[in-house]
Amino acid sequence: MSEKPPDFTKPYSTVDLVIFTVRDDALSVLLVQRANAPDEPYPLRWALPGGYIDVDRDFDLLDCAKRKLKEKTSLVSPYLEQLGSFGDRERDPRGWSITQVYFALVPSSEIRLQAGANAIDARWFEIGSGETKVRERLAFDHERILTAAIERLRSKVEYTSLPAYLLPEEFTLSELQHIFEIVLARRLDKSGFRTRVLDAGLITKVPRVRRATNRPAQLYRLKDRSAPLVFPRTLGAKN
Amino acid sequence: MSEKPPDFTKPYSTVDLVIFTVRDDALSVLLVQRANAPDEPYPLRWALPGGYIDVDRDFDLLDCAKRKLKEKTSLVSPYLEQLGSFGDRERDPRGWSITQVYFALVPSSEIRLQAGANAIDARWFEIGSGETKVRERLAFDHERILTAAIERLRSKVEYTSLPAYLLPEEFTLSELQHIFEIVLARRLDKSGFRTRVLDAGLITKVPRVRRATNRPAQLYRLKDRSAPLVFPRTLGAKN
DNA sequence: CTCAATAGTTGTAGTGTGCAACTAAGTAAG
DNA sequence: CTTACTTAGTTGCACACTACAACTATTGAG
Repeated sequence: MSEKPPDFTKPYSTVDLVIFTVRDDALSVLLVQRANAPDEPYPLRWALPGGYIDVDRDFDLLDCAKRKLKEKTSLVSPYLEQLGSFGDRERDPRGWSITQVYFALVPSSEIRLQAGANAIDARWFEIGSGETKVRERLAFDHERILTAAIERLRSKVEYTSLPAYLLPEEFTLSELQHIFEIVLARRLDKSGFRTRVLDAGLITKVPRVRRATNRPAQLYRLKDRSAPLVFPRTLGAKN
Repeated sequence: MSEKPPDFTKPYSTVDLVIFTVRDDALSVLLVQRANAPDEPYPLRWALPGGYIDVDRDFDLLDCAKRKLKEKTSLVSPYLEQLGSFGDRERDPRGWSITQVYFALVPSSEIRLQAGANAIDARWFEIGSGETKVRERLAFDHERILTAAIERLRSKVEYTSLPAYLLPEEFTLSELQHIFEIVLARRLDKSGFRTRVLDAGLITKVPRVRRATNRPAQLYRLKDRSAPLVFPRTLGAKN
């Protein structure tokens, strides 16, 4: 590991979050507006929520990410996974810095936004169905990070049941399929979707139905809300 | 991003490498033995090669990883991808530290090992076909990191042509299949493997054959030695 | 009672895979 | 020169899975 003494110049380390949800049938990401302080870089620009690691409070990186997620959304245990780290000399004008990026999936129904310490506002931004396309110019290298996160989300959705975390705990198969279609930005075949999802054994029936002005729909929930949720093969094509 | 001033206590940041190769039909990983210095943690223990980020020399994380790879193996451009970061309060006795881990695939034929600054020896260790099973107790949390790297490698091999990077630039389909079988620790079907690999269009013929004491074999090479190399679906089962 | 709407199932053609046998092309030995 | 051996590469078939489309089921509204 070491080849220089530990008192060698250290880069700054932050943890940032890409928090996804689906609102009004659109995949959206949470951004915060940076403060207008004189010594803060990128004042008033929109950025991914995040901040410095608190070596006293945070035991590890995931801890730190959880803390920041809770600060922003008051949510405790949705899906949270490491996306990767981005570090170079220029991304922060204050010097060599590294950000550890985590990405989270939250159900839109259960969140109340809170702006953080250095942020003056927090808002959901829709992601253009085709590409990245948050219309704002983001602070730091967050544009690039967001693009990577979207790419990762889309590719994982092909072979996992991740989008279930974007729904409340109980959901119908139609709702699940709808969320998949939103994230993937393409239609899926109904019968294929159902057999695939059910055969994978990731969800189970709950003894309840969702009633509307038509045939009631069976409700399901994730079997294990903390498992990786991989199913074999990929998803099918358009309907 | 920020919520504490930039002069807030920073964690140590290092970059470590998991360098894989295949030697004598066994997947192997490069480890270095730590120096026996009084102020160095884990003296004489085996560890993943790596070290501190040099904020003056390294422009970004990948740069830093490339530099360290070159120092250890004198190789310049094989496969190098980010595995993830591991950071907590206890992994290094000197304090809160984060390591950015990259993993590399190199052809065993083209390497000459070099021990680094803080290492007194560098050696290849075979990975037990089933599990992790490098018999040594590794320094820091490197055991855990290595396990994660092996898992990532195996899972990516199911749907990418990554193992091609473990071979020299030109190879036969039989050699490629053999390398796949070593990494996956299971047999593959010949005809299925061939159609899959060729249909994916990731490799092209070179107008040469490999001659031995039997039927000569067509040589191939990767079409784009820097591309991600994903092919659809997963690999088949045993032969 | 009928209609509209969504839930959920069934049927079929085509494609991909697993498995195994087969052919091809060279070397080496007698 | 011929035969045997070895590895390269192909072919064929049964089976499973998928895409696509049509069908049935169950409710509320009017």
